[in-house]
Amino acid sequence: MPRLFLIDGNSQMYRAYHAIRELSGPDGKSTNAIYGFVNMLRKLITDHHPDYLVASFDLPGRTFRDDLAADYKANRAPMPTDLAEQVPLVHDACEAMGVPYLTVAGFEADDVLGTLAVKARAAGFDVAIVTGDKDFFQLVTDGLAIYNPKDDGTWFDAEGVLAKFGVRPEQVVDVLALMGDSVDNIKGVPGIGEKGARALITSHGTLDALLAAAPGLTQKRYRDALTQHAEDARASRVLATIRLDVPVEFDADALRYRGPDAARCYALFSSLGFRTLTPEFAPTAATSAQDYAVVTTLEELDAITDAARAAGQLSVAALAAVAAGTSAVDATVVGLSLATAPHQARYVPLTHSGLTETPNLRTRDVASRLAPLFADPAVAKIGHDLKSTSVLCARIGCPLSGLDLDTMIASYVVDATGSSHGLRDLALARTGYGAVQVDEVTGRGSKAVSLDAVPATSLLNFAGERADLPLRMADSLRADLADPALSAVYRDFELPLIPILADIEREGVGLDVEALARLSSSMQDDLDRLSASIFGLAGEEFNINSPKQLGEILFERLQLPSTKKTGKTRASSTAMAVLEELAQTHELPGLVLQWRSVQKLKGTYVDALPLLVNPATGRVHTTFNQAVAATGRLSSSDPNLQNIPVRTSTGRQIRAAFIAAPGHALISADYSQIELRVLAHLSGDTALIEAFKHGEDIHDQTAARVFGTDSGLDPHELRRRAKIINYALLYGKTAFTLAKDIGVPQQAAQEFIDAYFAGFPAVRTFIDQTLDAARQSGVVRTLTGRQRLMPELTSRNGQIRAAAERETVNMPIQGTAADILKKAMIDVASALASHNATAAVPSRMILTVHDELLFEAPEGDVPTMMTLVRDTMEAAFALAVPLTVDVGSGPNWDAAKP
DNA sequence: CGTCGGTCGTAC
DNA sequence: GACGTACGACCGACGT
Repeated sequence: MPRLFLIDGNSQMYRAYHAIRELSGPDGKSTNAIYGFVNMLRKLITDHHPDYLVASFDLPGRTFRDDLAADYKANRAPMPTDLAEQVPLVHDACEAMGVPYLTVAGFEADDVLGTLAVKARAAGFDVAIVTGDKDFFQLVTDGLAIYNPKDDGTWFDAEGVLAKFGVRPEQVVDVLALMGDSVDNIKGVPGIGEKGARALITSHGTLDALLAAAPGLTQKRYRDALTQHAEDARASRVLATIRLDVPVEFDADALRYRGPDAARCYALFSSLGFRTLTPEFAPTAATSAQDYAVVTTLEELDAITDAARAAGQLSVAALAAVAAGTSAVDATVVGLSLATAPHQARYVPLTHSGLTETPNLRTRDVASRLAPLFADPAVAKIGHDLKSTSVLCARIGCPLSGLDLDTMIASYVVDATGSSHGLRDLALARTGYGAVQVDEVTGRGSKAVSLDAVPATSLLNFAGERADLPLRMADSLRADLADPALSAVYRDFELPLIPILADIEREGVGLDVEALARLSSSMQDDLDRLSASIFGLAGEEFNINSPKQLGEILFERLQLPSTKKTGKTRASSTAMAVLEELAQTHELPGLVLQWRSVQKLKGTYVDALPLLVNPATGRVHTTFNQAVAATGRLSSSDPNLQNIPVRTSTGRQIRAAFIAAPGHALISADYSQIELRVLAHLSGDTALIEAFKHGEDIHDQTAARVFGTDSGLDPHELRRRAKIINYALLYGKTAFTLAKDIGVPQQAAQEFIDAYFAGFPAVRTFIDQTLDAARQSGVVRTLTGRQRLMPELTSRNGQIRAAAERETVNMPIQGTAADILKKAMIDVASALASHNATAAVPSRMILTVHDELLFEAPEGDVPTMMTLVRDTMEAAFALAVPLTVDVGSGPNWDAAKP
């Protein structure tokens, strides 16, 4: 039997509106009801594959019920404005999704659906009414069920109605007539609520029978109410009864579900900013015309070279793959994708495995044909993530020069906080094209294969897009980069940094694997000893690494006091601060802290780092991400070399495992207090500037201004506190957390903060002006003009707004420091190139850690290099205060720390 | 068995 | 509720 789904549009729209948090589209208008409604439709369609489908909505204005009762729905609050605005778009979404909708003047959606339900049943349809409204229970009968899509969906047949509502479907209106509905202002009978109504109808069968029996009822309360309000009950029943005679045609063919109108869905959802829904309906390789082909002869490469020279541009993407049984560190180049104009691309297969209809070209032959083109700075190189392309191209002996447009980096400069700078997301946002995802080519999860196992023809669309899409997006991104400040950030900082970072990644850093192995085994001994003691004290073995299990031991078995709950799950926190507190009263928490610390360092660094040593080079090659941090900082991963421990002695042993090559030394150069110097410059605070100009200790200066010069306290303790206060300011720390950190009452912490601002008044002004300007413009900038969008400064949620304010104050400071370091890297790289031109053995930059650069130099060149690095870094940027660089050298990273 | 949110802890 | 920017290990709930 064909099944018809009748959707109660109004109840579902209201439900979506209330169930989905505040959402807004690009124009700032609310979209939550539309989003929730569309998702309901999609789920309904995927879960139940309806043959026929229609939605009905109420129309504004009077209905027959208003004529029956003057005060019908008088208590109902008017539809919220931001929901009312969404109604026409919900209708649009229905049509776009292929769901017809109906409205009939003078009737509510309930009546339209009731009438259609009856007609459809008569025509031999199985009918489901999609609603969360109990009033519809009255319609349930054989072949007509209610479906509530909430959660995983619930079906109600006659039995379900009885179970849920307590009476049979045909008794539902009678119950409603007695109990009334305060929202719709249906009176019902005073004194009879849901329970009473259900009991009375159950015992008397129908409302008419009940009213007839009313004078003889034993309970005075019900007898009086029913005899006095019989007419109200009958009138309420009419109001509660869903009409089945609405003048509406049942045209089955018009209601047949034919699937969504992809183009219309795409247009609508992208205009509403539905980022997860848009891709499903975007045009793809399958639906749009493009000229992609696999290159099968070397001669075809020459044609591409000619086209690139003629066009003055070449978009390049290198596909990398991890062959089976090897690790990520020795990925190979599977093929190259090349494009010289939008909508066309050529794919050069290099190392596909197995037999395919398109044979590989020899990497060496391809490299020698392409190398002059790749190296030619006159041919503008375009691509998405040109750093990884550069690394891979260099690996096959075909280095890239003339980098021009990196769409990933351009997108980051335009909006660093943008959700994703991945090629697929960016192409979708910029061109509306839905690119192939890598797992559509390789498969997902455990069944995934390496790219080299996929025949070239099967990944042609994927590969072609990697080179084609950057060209298709070029105009749009260049237009956004036309802003002079942004174009300067892109041109003067980010673009020149790409080859420098590529070189650092390729160079890698030496690791003393044997030293780490020894360290690992001694740490394992420590862990064994600690866990034995912990289990002894606990009286049982458990997983110390599990906050849940540890919580049970601490707070249930040992009955220690739980002082703090975790954010989301409201579990008892076992965080470091809590355990430190508990360590005062019990031995176990302190041992857990030691265990955690050893376990952390061992698991994250000592055991993990050796696995990332590249067998081909014997060194670790991190990946720098140039398009992640909202402030303009770089980040590092696989491994993250920017959070190698430094504080503890074990931490320093780990650092000592980063070693110089034979005959070389490491040189570490770090900016002294760069963020505080940036703050001094940005705020123009005279006291801060003078202190830095005279080379005074900034924390001592702060201590003098905050605590006075005659507090009588230990100067070391004062300096420690002042240092915390200085950094607290950069992060927008509150008195609450400052008090915890320096171990004073909150009141005292607040006084320190006040004293700080009294001592450095321009800092207060700087913070206020930064916030004001950002609230005005929605954007906060670093000294170089790098920007971060700050839409949440106007959030109605106080917590979100406060967080945005802290981010706003921090961004220019952290971001300017990041800009300075980037500039320093560019300047040092160029000084290094000159130095290396006359050096027998080159020196290299091998790492960057926010305020530090690490170099590897031949031992004989160390003094020269130290001077070169310090001078270049100190001169990289002119602020109102001097930039000071501390330089040290040694056989390993720990020893090189100044 | 894989994914993902939550929690914790390292760096600057 | 309470400190900005990252990455990643581990657990455990949840879905396939």
